[in-house]
Amino acid sequence: MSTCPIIIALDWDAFYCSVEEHFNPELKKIAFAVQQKQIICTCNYVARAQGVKKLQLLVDAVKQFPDLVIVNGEDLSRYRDASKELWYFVREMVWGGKVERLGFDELFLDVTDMVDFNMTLLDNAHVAREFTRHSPHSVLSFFFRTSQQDPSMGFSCQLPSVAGNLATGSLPEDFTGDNLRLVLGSHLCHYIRSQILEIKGYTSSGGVSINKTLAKTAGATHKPNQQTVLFPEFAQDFLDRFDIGKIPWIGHKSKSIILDAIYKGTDGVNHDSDRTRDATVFNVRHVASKQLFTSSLGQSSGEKLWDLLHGVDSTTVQPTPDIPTQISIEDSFRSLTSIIEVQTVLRKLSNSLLDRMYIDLMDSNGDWLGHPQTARLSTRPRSTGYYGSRISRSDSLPSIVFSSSHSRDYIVDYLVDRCWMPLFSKLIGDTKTFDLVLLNVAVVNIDKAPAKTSDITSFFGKKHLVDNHVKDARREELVTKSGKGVGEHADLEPGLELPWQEDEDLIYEETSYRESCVVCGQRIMSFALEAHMRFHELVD
DNA sequence: TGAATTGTCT
DNA sequence: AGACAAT
Repeated sequence: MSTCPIIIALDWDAFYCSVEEHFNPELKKIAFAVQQKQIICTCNYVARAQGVKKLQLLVDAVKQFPDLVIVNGEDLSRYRDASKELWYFVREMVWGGKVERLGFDELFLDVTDMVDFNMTLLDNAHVAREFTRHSPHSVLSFFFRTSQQDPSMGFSCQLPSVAGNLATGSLPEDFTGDNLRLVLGSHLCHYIRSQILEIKGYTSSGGVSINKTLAKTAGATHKPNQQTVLFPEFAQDFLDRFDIGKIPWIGHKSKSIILDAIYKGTDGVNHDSDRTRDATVFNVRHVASKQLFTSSLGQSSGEKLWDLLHGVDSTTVQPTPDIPTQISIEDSFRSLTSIIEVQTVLRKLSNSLLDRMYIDLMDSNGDWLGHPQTARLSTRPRSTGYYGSRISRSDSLPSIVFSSSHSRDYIVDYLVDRCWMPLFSKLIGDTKTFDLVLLNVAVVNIDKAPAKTSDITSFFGKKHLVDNHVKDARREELVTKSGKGVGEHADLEPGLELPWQEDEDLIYEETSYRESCVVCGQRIMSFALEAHMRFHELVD
């Protein structure tokens, strides 16, 4: 009996545009594009039908398409919220919550358990082995169960018919074993996509196969609002037609290294022009070797990419955790040369970063779900190095960001002066002269806060830590006054609550910093109110 | 070309 | 820790 995974890859169609259409349905009928700085990063399918391309310069696009409507998409919060909402929705449908998010618009679902549970139902009906292409009339109406507990939950489908498109257009000879499991997977994929459309109003494209790469590659072949199944026996044929750069995880860098390794002679000189380099998977597989891959890309990457070209991908679906592993905010500009400008930008970025931390790392009670340990500052110098090159420096994150007893402005000033600016000095070095096009601030190494418990015994068990907590908070202020460097303070103990504290300041804050939510009446820390209201908008 | 996140490699 | 590569 086979145990290979059944993987579904989902991809929201023209995601940023779909979100914009969700909030402004008028847009559905017209050609429009989403702008970020001087480019349009994506456009809806109406616009694509007219020839508008993704990642076009804005000026070029409006010159060529004067009627194209432009929507600004530099604020990602609505896209982030929608992405999260769709992810949560899908996760509810997948047993074990085995859903991995890739960027804002892609999901990988491991539906192996769901498929195999339904396979046992099929076996019990003594029909599984009856399905062959040569007995097309033995069609079975099957109820696919989507819940182990409730037998009435699920959907009907016809077996062994396949839902959606066939990669390569090929239908297997027999529908037993893994092929039948994929057929079930195709119906599940169709069901999930229809639920997303019905309940959430978003169209998606899906791919179904036996690993993440094959599922994703298959799903990319029929868009929008379609799905594609790839049976393993056709995987190599399917992949062979692609340019290697179209295979997921092979970007332009890896592609260039591979082609260089193939087409450069022993003298190290490239004898072929770019145009004559055959970059199809088929050609590369036959001209190169695993040896050539590992020697040019390194042992690990070489092996991995070589396997990919042969449809082999053993990476598993890693369920995306509820709290992010990092939060970063950035802004870009033509040129940034003075310290005062840098400080202004950093103040703005710090405010946005704190907003994000309250939204993503705090629950509706104002309790922290996770504690970042590290602050990282990144920049991109202008016209030095190659495109996209960034440099960064990091240091421990001042725990004052978790404090509810300081004003927002105080925390921001503290961050800029004692965290970002020292890191900035570290970044630019001794030269003291700089010209930047980008600043990025991030909090990383986010530790999950221990689950909150009302158990009184845990209070006594942790009281000694609480004392340190308070001491550290005081030391924080001393450090501020004495002008000692950052990184010397001890971090706060994560996740500890102080509802019992007798400290007068803290009692004062407890009562003065909470406001009643107009929706649910809960007492919310004032600075968490914004996040709390977003929560209501999302859930209600 | 954009804003942001994640993972790998050294 | 930081650069680099991927989406």
